[in-house]
Amino acid sequence: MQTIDFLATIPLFSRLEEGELARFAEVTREKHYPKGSVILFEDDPGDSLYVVREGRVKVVLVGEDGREVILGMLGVGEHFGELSLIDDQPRSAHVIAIEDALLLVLRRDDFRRRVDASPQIAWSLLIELSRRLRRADGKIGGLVLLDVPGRIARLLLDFAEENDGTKIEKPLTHQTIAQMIGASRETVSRAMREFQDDGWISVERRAISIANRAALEQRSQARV
Amino acid sequence: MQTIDFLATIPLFSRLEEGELARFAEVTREKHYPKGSVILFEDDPGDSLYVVREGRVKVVLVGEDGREVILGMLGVGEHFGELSLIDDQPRSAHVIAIEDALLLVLRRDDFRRRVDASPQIAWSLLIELSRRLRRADGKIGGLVLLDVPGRIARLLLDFAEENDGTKIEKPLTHQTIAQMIGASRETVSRAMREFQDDGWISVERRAISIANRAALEQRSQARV
DNA sequence: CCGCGCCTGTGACGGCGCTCACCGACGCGA
DNA sequence: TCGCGTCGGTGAGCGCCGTCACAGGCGCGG
Repeated sequence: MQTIDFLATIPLFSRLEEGELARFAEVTREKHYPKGSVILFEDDPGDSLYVVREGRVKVVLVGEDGREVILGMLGVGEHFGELSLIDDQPRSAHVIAIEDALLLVLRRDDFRRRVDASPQIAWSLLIELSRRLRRADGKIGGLVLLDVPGRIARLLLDFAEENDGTKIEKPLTHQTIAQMIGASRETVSRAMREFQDDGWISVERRAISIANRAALEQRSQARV
Repeated sequence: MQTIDFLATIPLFSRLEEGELARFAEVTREKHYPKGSVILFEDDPGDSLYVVREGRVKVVLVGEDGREVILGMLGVGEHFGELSLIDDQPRSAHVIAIEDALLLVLRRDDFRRRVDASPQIAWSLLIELSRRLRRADGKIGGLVLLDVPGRIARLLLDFAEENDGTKIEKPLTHQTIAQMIGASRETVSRAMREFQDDGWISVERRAISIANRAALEQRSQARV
């Protein structure tokens, strides 16, 4: 697939007309990152926007002791790194490839020129940042108000939402879930077993099905 | 002070030229909210942006059991409610007046027209949302990686930053701190006493001074 | 000037969830 | 085919912190 056709599938760029799109495609470079490599470091000055063309990456904070908090997982078509382009502040987190990844790289000057030239892009960006802000605030609420099973229930419902609402088909280990909701692997393991024993979810190889959505929703809102 | 002069002091609008500013001022209405009143409800459809002209408000999530999580406290010159104007989604949280408040209200259509007409505003908005997103992500990291004293240390340093870096002069009760960092009032009380006994901070009536910034910084990063 | 509400301080107790330790299963590359 | 790394499962112990209970101080309004 040509770069230009790929860009056209991404919400951030999809509203652009042919000409605009072509100009974007021109100033774009491709870069390959093997699984496990660090794409950008927290606190680095940043001057690029990245779009995932192949593979998946994770956005993580790392504590003094090496513990990781996963702020987000991004797949094909999603992008990261805009913040530093917008406000000139250093990177706010690490981004690491969790599979071999091919990324489109866009430099600050090119990006800004394009945004100034096209209000459509500014709106798309505003909408995207709004979405992330809502998610982040929701996550904060979950961390404070819910116990671990509640947070897991919410996470599962969130992911199921991306498909038909009953099935999750991502590679999703207990370890990963734990790092996304701020819990230990063992606690996640025990809670997931509970959910299965209660018939709320069923787990096959590489996929999770929601069997009792109502129960999970209940659990994701209750005060412990 | 005239509305137009007031708007000129706010980052979101300050870059505008005289004419633009005047047009904004024209489509603005003032509204008064007594202490304790709810300005907007979570899940409501929203069609207004608010700017605090007098008083202070808090942005809160409320759990099933009534427990409150404070996402933010906004003072004079700060604004809220943009998200719903940008992405047409319902309000993501409640906003409540914690003092008698006078707010400037701007309706969606007027707001959008002004943004489309002036790329400067779009950039200001992007920068503001970026700032909030960074703060939110930082908060998530803190909730997961730090114990309660660590979260308090970070909060105090954050607030001190807004002044000269050594003094906090807001009305800030233990109860409020607790709701901002996801802890109980009692635990905050005990931790604050520790900080004082160790000579890291000193508390006078309505003000907190940072006496040992290095120690607090250490505490706000350590893994328990 | 008294009473009531809000704030802070402190002890006791219990539970959620983290840590540590160890097992078996699965999948992939040599 | 045989490791070896990653993953899931489970038990034991314990510590942070939430909850409950209560007490004293401060400020404000009647």
